[in-house]
Amino acid sequence: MGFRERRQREFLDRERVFLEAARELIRDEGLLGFQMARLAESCEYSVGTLYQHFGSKEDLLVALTTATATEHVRLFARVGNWQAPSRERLFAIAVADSIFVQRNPEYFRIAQYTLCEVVWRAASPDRRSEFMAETAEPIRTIVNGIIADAVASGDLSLGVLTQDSVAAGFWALTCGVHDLVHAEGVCDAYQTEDPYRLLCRHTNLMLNGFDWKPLIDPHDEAALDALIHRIQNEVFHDLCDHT
Amino acid sequence: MGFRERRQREFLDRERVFLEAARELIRDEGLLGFQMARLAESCEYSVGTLYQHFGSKEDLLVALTTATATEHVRLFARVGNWQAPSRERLFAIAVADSIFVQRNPEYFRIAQYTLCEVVWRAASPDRRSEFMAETAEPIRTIVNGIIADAVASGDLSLGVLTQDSVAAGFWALTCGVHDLVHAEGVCDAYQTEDPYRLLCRHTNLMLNGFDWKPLIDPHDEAALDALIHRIQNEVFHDLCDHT
DNA sequence: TCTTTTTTTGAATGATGTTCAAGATGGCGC
DNA sequence: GCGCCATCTTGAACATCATTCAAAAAAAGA
Repeated sequence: MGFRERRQREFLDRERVFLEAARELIRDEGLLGFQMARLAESCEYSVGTLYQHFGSKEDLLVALTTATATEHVRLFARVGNWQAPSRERLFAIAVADSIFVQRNPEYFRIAQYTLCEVVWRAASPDRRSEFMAETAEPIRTIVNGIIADAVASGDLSLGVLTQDSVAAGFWALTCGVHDLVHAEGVCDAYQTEDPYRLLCRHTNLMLNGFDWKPLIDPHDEAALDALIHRIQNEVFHDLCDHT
Repeated sequence: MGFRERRQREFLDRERVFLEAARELIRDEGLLGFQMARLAESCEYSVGTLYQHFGSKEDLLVALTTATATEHVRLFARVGNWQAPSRERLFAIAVADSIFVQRNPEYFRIAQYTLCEVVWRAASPDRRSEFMAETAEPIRTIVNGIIADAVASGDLSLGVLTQDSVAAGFWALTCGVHDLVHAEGVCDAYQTEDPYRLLCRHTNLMLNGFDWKPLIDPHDEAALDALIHRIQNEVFHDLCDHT
């Protein structure tokens, strides 16, 4: 008799309900005013039930970050499966990132907070491992795969670098751009152009820096646009406006 | 009679005492357990007096971040005044960053938290403006100055880019590396080598990507070491071990 | 239908950030 | 010196939430 399994399923469903409601509450009222009691009330459950799922508020935030990041990973996975020259595929990672951010404008705000020592340390080890297993590891696998292909096909020569350190460079650039976007007021001066176009542009420049073939002309805006559009059409067809 | 000024001076002194004590408390017991009452007690003042200086805990954290960042800016200012080819000077910014981090290992942990929406928004507008005026603006001025020199001397051609967008690229890379370092556990895989060496290496690669003359061979480790050492000796002589 | 187990509940608890009325201090005129 | 006034300091009281847990409700099993 599967009543135990049904229970389990219902429990997981309710967890998803809580997370979805949390996302909405945070979107509408900000992370600053987010309260556990309010979340429980909005779902018509008691706080006790909420705490059945999440050991603490920090735990919930890590879980929410993980859940959202899953979509992020799915976009990256498309790029991982895309048949194209290695350089275009790594570039497509930056495009995937831009698309993800446009669809989840709140994500990095929450993630930035969640990944701070203060919150991260206060979450349970289980939630933290879950985050790493479902997010950091898959992304690393995908990106390293592209780098490995590039090396195998002769597009890239690692020299003294490792796959991970090349990946870390692109990862850092991407994170930094997200910081830039969300460091509200701190860096308005840098926000003269669309920051995610800046990410694409700089990813391309960095690819040139790695001498990743085929090299491109960094000043050719039309080519950059064309490449971005092509990737949007070929890989993220269903997620982008048909412009 | 300057008794009013003396008061003012004493008030500012006490503020510095609070900030220094806060830094120590956070270093010793972590940001997680940092409490206003404890800070007041450790300075032998009442909480009320502490609140005379800082409107809220968040306010204090922003002030602490600003105070520490001042040293950061001073290191950058040395680079700004250093007489050297433009490319070496921009590279030296990355070196300055590494040195700063080694001397202030806690800084980015605190800054990452402080610059999150949740904390940043809760701080007073005055403290926020102070941060920008004493940190973001000076850094921007220094870096843009180097970029302007590079353009003037023909080492760099901006093309479609602006000074700010070039600066943003290096800024993002740097921030991203700090994230990488502090995303404890999240990205252990990337931490196979000293992350600040990685920052230097990738800054160099990005300089190549910008076609910033003179180009260097990215695989020449000895040259990279030599350059880092030279900058340490010429610019940060007093802050580095004489190795 | 009754008993046992599991789940849910929400008032009570506890930890902290913040306030503010009362008290202490110190300059200043006499 | 002395008392008056403005200013500063104090810390107990307050407010806000996160979290707990004993009791109630619901569900499963006999």
